[in-house]
Amino acid sequence: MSTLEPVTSIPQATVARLPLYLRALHQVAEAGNPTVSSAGLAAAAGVNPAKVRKDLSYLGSYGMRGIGYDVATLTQQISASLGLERGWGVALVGVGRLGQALTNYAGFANRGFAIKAVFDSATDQVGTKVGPLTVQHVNELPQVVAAQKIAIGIIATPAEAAQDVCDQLIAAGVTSILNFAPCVLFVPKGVDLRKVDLAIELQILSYHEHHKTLPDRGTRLAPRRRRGSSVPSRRTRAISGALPTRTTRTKAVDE
Amino acid sequence: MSTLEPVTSIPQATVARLPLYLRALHQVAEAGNPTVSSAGLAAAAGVNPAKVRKDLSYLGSYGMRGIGYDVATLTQQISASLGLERGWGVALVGVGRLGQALTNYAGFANRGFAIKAVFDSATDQVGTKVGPLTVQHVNELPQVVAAQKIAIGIIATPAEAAQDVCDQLIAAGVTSILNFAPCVLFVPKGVDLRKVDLAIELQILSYHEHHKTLPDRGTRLAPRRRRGSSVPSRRTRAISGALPTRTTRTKAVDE
DNA sequence: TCAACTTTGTGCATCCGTTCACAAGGGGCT
DNA sequence: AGCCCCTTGTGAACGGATGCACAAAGTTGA
Ligand SMILES: NC(=O)c1ccc[n+]([C@@H]2O[C@H](COP(=O)([O-])OP(=O)(O)OC[C@H]3O[C@@H](n4cnc5c(N)ncnc54)[C@H](O)[C@@H]3O)[C@@H](O)[C@H]2O)c1
Ligand SMILES: NC(=O)c1ccc[n+]([C@@H]2O[C@H](COP(=O)([O-])OP(=O)(O)OC[C@H]3O[C@@H](n4cnc5c(N)ncnc54)[C@H](O)[C@@H]3O)[C@@H](O)[C@H]2O)c1
Repeated sequence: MSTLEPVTSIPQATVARLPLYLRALHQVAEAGNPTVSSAGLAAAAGVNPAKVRKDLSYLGSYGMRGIGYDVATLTQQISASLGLERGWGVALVGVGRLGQALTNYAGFANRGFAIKAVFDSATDQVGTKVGPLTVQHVNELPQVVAAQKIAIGIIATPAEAAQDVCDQLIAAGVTSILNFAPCVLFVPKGVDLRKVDLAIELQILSYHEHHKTLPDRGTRLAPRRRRGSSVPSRRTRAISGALPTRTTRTKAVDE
Repeated sequence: MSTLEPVTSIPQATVARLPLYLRALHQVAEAGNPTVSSAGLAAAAGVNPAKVRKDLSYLGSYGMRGIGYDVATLTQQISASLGLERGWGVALVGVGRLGQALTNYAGFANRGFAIKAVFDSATDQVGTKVGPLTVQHVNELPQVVAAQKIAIGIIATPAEAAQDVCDQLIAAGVTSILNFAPCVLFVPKGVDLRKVDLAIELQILSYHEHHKTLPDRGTRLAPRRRRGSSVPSRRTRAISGALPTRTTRTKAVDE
């Protein structure tokens, strides 16, 4: 109730980790623990304990010294901060192989994202059902999206159509877009755009793979020893951040 | 001669952008331009021109002052740096909806990634065909992956199975993994791990969406003033496709 | 009540990435 | 040849993110 949280703009890197903590919290809750320490959360989320504490401090959430964080409270606070307490309607454009997989994916609804409408331009797609939804022609997009006040759009069309679809979504009132097409999109200010580009991910892996096999001439890479406080062991948890394009760490240590 | 490029460890952020430049270069080449300036590449890749130059300077690739970069040469250099000149074999585990979409995706083969084997544990999946490939039982994974010297693995199983599958892939010799399961994976040193988590992407969008509707107290969203040299910037992140040099036909939504 | 112990919250040093700004290099036109 | 103008390559300033170390705060148990 009006906890009056300090909405003082949370750092991007922190925002990208909050969903991670949320997932870790669910694991902890399922394990039956009522509270969890920053070290515990860190282990479950694969990050540094200090980072967890600093991140959580931005939320203004108070842990209990000597105890840790109350799982239920923290879950609720992070959810509130991410805006997950209300549900979000989502429109998906491009019901190809990927679009169908996404539409059927339960992991979205779990977190309050409901795909409300799916569109395609192929006439043989229009009218077919994907899960509970009927594919609508992309011409309907403006009306449907505007009428349902859908704020989030997913683009799963070929790259050539992506900018056009993007513009249409925005014109219809969408202000956040997740793009799967391998192309650069331009959006006006006020619209958030994130992209998922699998080919790029593989190419980044290729880079590291390539340089593993090389004699590594010249590369110096000091054997940076880091003391893993309470984090798992020989295994480096590599999270790839989310933001811009974070990455795993290099051979030496983890991020 | 031999180019003798300074392999002095390219920054992570740069590595993540190289595939972007590569894509931009293909667009430029298709447009028929033999050379491109950093500003031109920047526009096509949706980044800052200075960043492009600095990134490329790590490759030791030499542009021509007054002219720009030779498209063919630069393409070749970036490809070499990313290790894309040779092909990479890929093994995919979990032939569900997402796994099938990925297996059929042409965008991978385009860049030299060939899915060589796909595995599943469901007996009714095993033996079925996905594109040209026959789904094999995950029990076969160790032999097949080792025999074919597959270095890259893709995990598209449910989260519960992911760590187990991950361990098996690594035991079989895989040293780079792309994980789609929504969970944290631990890998030993020397193995690179990247993850793609769509639910997290949506939650990040949710955060921004949520805070758009808020009064935005205190939030600084600074009106970052910046003089655009010759880039069509003034758009958030963007990019896209575009033709070679400016003149994009994208509706110019300036700030 | 008090001491020992646990864990948070954060100041601080450091590192990495971004961007500006500018000197130096090079091409082409006259 | 010489001048002009374009573009690269990079030094340097800056800002954000990371992780350590430690004081403060609270718990537990006697
Ligand atoms: N399939 C994958 O695993 C995968 C992986 C990475 C990236 N991608 C990218 O995701 C996008 C979709 O991939 P896919 O494999 O599903 O392709 P697909 O060809 O199977 O599906 C694309 C769908 O978009 C529809 N479409 C085309 N133009 C449209 C328009 N203007 N408006 C509305 N719908 C339109 C088509 O009718 C088709 O149904 C592509 O950009 C692809 O590069 C796919
Ligand atoms: N479908 C999507 O759009 C989507 C989006 C984001 C994330 N994901 C994630 O990707 C993963 C796959 O999603 P999906 O929708 O394809 O699920 P799915 O249930 O359709 O497919 C999972 C497949 O993995 C197989 N499998 C299970 N255990 C296995 C094991 N131990 N070894 C080998 N194979 C095994 C199953 O038999 C099944 O075929 C999930 O972790 C999901 O959370 C999917």
